[in-house]
Amino acid sequence: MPELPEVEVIRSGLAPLLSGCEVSGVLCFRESLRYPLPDLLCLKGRQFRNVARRAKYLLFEFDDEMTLVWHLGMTGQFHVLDANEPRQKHEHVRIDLNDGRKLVYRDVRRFGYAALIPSDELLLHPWFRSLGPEPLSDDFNVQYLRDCCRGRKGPIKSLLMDNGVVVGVGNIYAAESLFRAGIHPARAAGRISEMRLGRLVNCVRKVLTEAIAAGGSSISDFVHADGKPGYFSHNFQVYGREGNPCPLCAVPIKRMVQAGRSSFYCSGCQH
DNA sequence: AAATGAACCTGTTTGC
DNA sequence: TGCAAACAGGTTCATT
Repeated sequence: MPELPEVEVIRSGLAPLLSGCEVSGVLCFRESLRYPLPDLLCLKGRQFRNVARRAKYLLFEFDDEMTLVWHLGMTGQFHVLDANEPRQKHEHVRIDLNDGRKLVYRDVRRFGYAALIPSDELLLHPWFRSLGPEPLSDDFNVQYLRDCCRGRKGPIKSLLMDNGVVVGVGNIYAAESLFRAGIHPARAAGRISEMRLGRLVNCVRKVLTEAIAAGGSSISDFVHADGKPGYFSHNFQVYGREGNPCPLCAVPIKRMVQAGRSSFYCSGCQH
């Protein structure tokens, strides 16, 4: 489900709902999701200080300098509800707050995963150690991307989705960014001019920023912490639009499979 | 080294 | 109508 914009939208929704709240109890309805769940019972009595984000990870920061790291996989959702709301289908974890609400985690496919890590060790953790820069930071720039692409024969789309290169760009936003930049998803990364890579950097930034502003993309099951959908999917120009006319040149959008994932592109506009 | 495919799960859509 | 195959926002591991 979630790429960087969706995780960011969830983060910004949760932070004001949780900061300052104390955990009064925890219930796990299964022992593991993608990996075994950490011992969440030790959160009891701790206070949420902030909810941050790195890449597609949500970072729940507690007052005792512990961070609960949570990846949503494909279908993970967090909701803050009244404690007496009935348990939903696929609800796996429930964290009770001392003000009569609860933070609930749902995940149909159970690809999500979590860990409890001392805050100062976060960047040393295997999940974080080898991550590339945030796409909206100054570290993601044309010089950097050019160095990443140098000599690479693989397709640019795979490189864009490689978290070691840049984080947060998934299948949807890779397709949309490449379309805006006019670059074919199968083009060898090492054979793109610096000028076009510069355009790509700007397009990635722009697409992600617009998507955050629109509240993310709801395809089937993405919803905010308050249960509302995002609207960026109305702005998709190629993703999921195989056979429809290109918004720029009216040639039908094509679909191809790269590394097991669908890629959507316009053969008229992208080279 | 770098690229592809399978695996992890469940639900929905598509095609015969 | 029914049933099976294909497909879905992500990541990791094994295999070329």
